[in-house]
Amino acid sequence: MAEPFTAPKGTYDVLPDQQPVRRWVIATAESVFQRYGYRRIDTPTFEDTRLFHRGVGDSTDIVRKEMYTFEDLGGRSMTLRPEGTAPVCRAYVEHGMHTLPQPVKLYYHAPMFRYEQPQSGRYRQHYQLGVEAFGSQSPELDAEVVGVLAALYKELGLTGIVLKINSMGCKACRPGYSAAMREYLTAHTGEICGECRERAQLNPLRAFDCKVPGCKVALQDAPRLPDHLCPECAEHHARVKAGLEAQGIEYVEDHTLVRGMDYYTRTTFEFQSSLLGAQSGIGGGGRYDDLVAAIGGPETPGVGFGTGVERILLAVSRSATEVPAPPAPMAYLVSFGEEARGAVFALAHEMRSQGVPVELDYVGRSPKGQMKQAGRTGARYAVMIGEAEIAAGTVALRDLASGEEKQVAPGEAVALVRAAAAGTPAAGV
RNA sequence: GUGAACGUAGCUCAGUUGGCAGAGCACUGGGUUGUGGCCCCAGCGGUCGUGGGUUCAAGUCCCAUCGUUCACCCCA
Repeated sequence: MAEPFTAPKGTYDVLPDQQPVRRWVIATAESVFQRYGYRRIDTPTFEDTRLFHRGVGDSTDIVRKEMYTFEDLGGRSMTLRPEGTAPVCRAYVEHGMHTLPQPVKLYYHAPMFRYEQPQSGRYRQHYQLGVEAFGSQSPELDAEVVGVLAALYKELGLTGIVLKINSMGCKACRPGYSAAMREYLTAHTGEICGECRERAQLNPLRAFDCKVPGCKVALQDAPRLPDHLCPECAEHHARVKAGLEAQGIEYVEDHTLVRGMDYYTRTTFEFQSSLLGAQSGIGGGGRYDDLVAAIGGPETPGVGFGTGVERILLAVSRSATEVPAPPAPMAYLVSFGEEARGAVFALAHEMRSQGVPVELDYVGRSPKGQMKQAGRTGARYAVMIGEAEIAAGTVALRDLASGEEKQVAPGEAVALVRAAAAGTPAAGV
């Protein structure tokens, strides 16, 4: 028994009815990004696997157990992009963008792939909108990047959003902190879970992510990152906060905010929404001053964020946001009787050639059925042709809202419908 | 990878202590030989996720499996 095919686990189809909201979210994002001076970049859906090992980091969950990795027919190991930053960095280096005036500000909208167990707001193929700004260490740029994302959420009408920020330090001060954490975790090894014992060796900062109650208690007196920042990082962090305040952006400092990628330095941040359920993170990012060099490029600082389209959509659907209506044809062309079908088909071609969206019947519906379909499509007019119209050389033009109907010459009907179409703001975001 | 709940028509769901598979919506036609929305009538549509088992008899009970959902891990 052949079972019907279904979309692969953790993936989904975006059906026509779902397109308008989605298009609206993406269009809004692009408009905001461009207003802040970011320009779009598209990178391949898959990359050399080594890019992610080096860029994202071997100790991350993403690299250790979530990548869609395959060997191509040439024996190369390729990986479906699990995140957006490393590929954009690769493109920055590959195309010599360090020779351009800095900073170079880029944005993207692309699918990401992670082999995870799906749940609310989490998919194996999900879409992210993101920005990356290269070539400046200025804390104002950190503040701007956060500001871009805040502006996007605001423009989408999202409510119940909180911003958390932290500083991860830099290669001067973080190693000292990591060592202190490792020492602390080792000293408390009896109180923490097995996974945290493993983290103590691999990436001690991640212990802060642990949800086990015992670990939370054990970590209460753990060394705090903010106390270990070098003077430069502390100064940077203070200026980032000042930059947020200058934009009127509220935030809470969270010294336990450790994000999943190894590349972060100094600023990290995450927006969380109360509308989302367990996966409350809606977008986040931070600074990555060592990443470009780590993948073989020139020493280049960077800062950026990624935000999940599905999670935005979920939040939008649960908030009171007004979403634009889907497009409707201007006119539905109805044929009464077989001999009128040819005339209707020709008229449809004529109207479409003139830029007017029209629809007609293709399945031999009854006159009543065609009218019913006309109403269903949301068309403004029905243009009807039958024996009488063919004989008189006219068409019947019916306003479907008012029910008003008149006989006019075909050319006049085209002109009237066309004028109505021109008067309507371009439907279909 | 782990845990729990749930899989019946395109969609949302009902289906009693095991006893002939149902409703609403949607779709098509008719009521109006050429006129939509409301109404009425009819029709179309399901090997009950899949595979085993128990039973005279399984949508219903048992086992397995796949899928979905939610949660853990982690992330967007």
